[in-house]
Amino acid sequence: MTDSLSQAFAALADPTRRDLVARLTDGDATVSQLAAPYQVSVQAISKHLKVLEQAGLVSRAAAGHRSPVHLEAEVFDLMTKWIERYRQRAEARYRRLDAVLAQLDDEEAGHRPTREEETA
Amino acid sequence: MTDSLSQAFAALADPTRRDLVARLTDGDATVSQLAAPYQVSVQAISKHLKVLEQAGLVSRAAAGHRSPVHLEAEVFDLMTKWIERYRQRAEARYRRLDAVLAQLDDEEAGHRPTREEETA
DNA sequence: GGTTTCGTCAACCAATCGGTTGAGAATTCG
DNA sequence: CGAATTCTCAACCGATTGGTTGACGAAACC
Repeated sequence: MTDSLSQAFAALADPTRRDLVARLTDGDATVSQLAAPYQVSVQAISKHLKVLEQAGLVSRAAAGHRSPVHLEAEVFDLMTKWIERYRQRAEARYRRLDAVLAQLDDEEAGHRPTREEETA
Repeated sequence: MTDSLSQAFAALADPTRRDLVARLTDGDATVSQLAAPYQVSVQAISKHLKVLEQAGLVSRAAAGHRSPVHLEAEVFDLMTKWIERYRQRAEARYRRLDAVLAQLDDEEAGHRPTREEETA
């Protein structure tokens, strides 16, 4: 499970981490700021941020203390592309299926073997 | 982790399951057909399909034997929308930041306090 | 009808996950 | 400098995950 896409999807599979991402769209924030609203310990949030960081969804300005957590857009694009790619392939298949069914209708109805336009 | 989005992301966090989804864009298939290319047992693939099904990414025509597994597009849309929503919010923030920086430049340069148009 | 093939359920196992507490390093503040 | 705050590392715990093997019910085929 070391590949980038698996890490990204796994990172967003947790509601707390998705909420962190959502809040980071309002602007960068420190760990303690991010941890404040939740009931869990700061260490737990620190762990969540580590997961997000390792997935490339988030970055830190400096390594040190109190340096704000920053949202990174690139990996989101990667996920969107994966999803859209296969969603579109699925839709394309349905369109082909529709075309085939329409053709069958045509042939059954009028027995017209000469179809000129086929938008494959 | 019962919410729909968590289940969907978790389902796609596994490379084998993503591969199953990818192959299903070529058309419906039975469990044994899907299981054939992998080294793992048929039971393992059956488990993977159960995960995908529970996440709503996949459906079965009939409950019974040999009924083909079918790709479901709806939940993909859900994921895309979530990702795109926050990606766009992040981008909007950068645009606002750019605007603020531009405004600061303006004010420093020309000291024009009357701004009429603010596309909040 | 009998056999074979297909798919799932059950029990088990090692590894990972999300959480805890405790300790410690480093930065900021008085 | 000394003290308080911020953040992370380490060890531990219960639950979940991805895999296995074995058994079994239900279609499909002869």
